[in-house]
Amino acid sequence: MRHDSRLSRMLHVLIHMDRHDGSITSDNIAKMLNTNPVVVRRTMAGLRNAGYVRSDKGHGGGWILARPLEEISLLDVHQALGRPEMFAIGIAIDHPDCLVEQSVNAALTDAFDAAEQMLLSRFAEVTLSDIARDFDLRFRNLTERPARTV
Amino acid sequence: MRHDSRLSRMLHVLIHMDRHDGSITSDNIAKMLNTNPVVVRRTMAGLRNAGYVRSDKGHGGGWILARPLEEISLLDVHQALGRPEMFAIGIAIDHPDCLVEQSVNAALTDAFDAAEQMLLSRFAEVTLSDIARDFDLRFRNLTERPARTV
DNA sequence: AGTCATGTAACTTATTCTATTACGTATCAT
DNA sequence: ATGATACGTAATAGAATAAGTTACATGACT
Repeated sequence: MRHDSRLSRMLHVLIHMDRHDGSITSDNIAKMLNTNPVVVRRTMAGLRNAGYVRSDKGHGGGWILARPLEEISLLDVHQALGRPEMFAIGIAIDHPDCLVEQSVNAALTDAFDAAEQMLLSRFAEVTLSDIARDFDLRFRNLTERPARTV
Repeated sequence: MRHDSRLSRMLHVLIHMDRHDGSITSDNIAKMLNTNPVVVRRTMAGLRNAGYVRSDKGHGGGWILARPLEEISLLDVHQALGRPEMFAIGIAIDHPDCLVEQSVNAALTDAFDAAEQMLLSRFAEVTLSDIARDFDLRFRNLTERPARTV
């Protein structure tokens, strides 16, 4: 199955933006993520619409954080990306009238709904500043052998 | 993202097999699931290897339950299918050396691992006989307006 | 005016689940 | 024995979709 990696990538970008003075262009972000600037704009558009980043055109333009990391949770980013489907396992709906299928799907839906609720509430509890703090920790633990921060 | 519907389909089939005298051919199962007999054999192969069903060749052959529904949990079926990936959201690994990426991925992995654990333990608690019981309930509730059981 | 940067539609590519084809093997009925 | 039935499986094709690319428009700064 193909994974949607936008959440991971956007978190990565947002934290880099926080550690960066001024704005960053889509081109630079694209290089950072090994992807294409158009993909960056497309994905960041959701974050902009939700008010977490701002984009400016022209000289000196690019992307800049519109809110502090403390005020952005994983859930916020997930929702800004359009609440993409979380599960790779789905229910079959070939025979919606079949009571066996209904029972099977009810059991599966119950389980997946509960897991999704758990994930979402966990996402709500973690802010980007939490992740940034974890980064600082890792950074301090590796001062003798610096790692890339791209 | 594309959903893996094998779990849902196999549960559906197993319960029908329990309510069916004798064996069922891959052709019949395929019609039941709106799919192809080769797909059925391929998917059921996992269940056979795990000992939940048996397959017989030749006249009168086909598939038959090898164990009672009480002894098959959702987790058993999931594992028999090869423990397919559960989440449609994944982490980016473009820069494994980047500490920011590491922190982001650690946060996401924590959350997804916890959700997966929860799902698996829930799967372990539900047996196919539980689902069959739910089916019986739905069936009784609809005697005045029979529904398809295909 | 010219350059830089985003906005977005349209199209292509890559990946992967599903479906199909083709052929092999085992079993049963006659 | 022999033909029909049914599974086993490799190889290939199809379909859905996330990601990548091209092309062009719009806005902003110098």
